[in-house]
Amino acid sequence: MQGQNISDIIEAYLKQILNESTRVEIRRSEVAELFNCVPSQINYVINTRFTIQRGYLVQSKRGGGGYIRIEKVKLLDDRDMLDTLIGLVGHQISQRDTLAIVQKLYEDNAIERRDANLILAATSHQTLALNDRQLEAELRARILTSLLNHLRYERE
Amino acid sequence: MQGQNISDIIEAYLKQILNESTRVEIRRSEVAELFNCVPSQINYVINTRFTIQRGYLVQSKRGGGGYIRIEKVKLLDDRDMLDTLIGLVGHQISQRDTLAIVQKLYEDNAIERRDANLILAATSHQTLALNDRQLEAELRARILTSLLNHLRYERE
DNA sequence: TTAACTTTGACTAATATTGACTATTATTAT
DNA sequence: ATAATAATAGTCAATATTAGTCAAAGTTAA
Repeated sequence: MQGQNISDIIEAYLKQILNESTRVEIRRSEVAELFNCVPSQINYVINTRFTIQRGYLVQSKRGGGGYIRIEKVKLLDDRDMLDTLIGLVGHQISQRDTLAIVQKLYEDNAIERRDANLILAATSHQTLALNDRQLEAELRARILTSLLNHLRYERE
Repeated sequence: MQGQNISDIIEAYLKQILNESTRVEIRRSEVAELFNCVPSQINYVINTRFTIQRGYLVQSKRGGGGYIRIEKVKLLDDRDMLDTLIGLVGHQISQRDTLAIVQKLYEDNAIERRDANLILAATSHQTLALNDRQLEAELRARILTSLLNHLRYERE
């Protein structure tokens, strides 16, 4: 809220635009120049202030005509539960525990049967097929966390 | 979506024509002149935006009266659509091609928006977060293949 | 004083643009 | 017919134009 540092100022600038339209599209270097900072500071602001937990979706493209686009999305009611579950997942998780979490989501009507099956298919031992047990559990955790994060908000 | 670079503009131009007829036939040099770019840029646009993964067939002929013809095809009409796609995936696939395939599935009503987003989340570079580029592409292929196979019996 | 947060910049990655050179097909001249 | 020439499109690598990552250094607040 305060305008004490550049990151806060840039954050306020972007949010002010987002007050009027649901999305803002910028050229990173232009905004950096506008606020007299290095381009990577824009990434810092986005990574710390425009996260999915706060209801922002960010997309970007490099190369000529590149951009960074920030979109405000509507968060769903289940997000506290999702936070809890993401905490449970941690940085690694077994297939067995994954099944438990997915079943819980299904029972709570957070996802449909179809989604549940997709998630289980994507995270199964057979699919991941890594030799390294540890790596597999970590990867499963990342995939599951990412999927849970996507359940947070509603698409138009 | 973007109108920032020439490639996007040319893409939009061609797709607008394809909205009205199922195929478009151009003379490369004419389109290049129309958009004030070098002829090989047309090839770049076609190679990056009108791939088979996205549901486009491209044919061309050189010499006098030469042309480039782009045709929009429906994968759903293909009896073995899933097999075709799985073949395209192969044993490794980039995030870019994954996006193309998933978008095509969505366009052709093979999957819903929600499923599309889940699949993309599960296979993104950020989610997989492996150091090994090769391993990442292989893993992405396995996950995508697994999901595609899932559509097979999830379907009816 | 220390832990968290911010700022910076060197290096990396992705995407787009350009043009020289090559390949193919059609047309014309012999 | 055949060879030369013209009229196309294709390939590829160099360069340009963006954004991303990461860790070191600086700043602030508890």
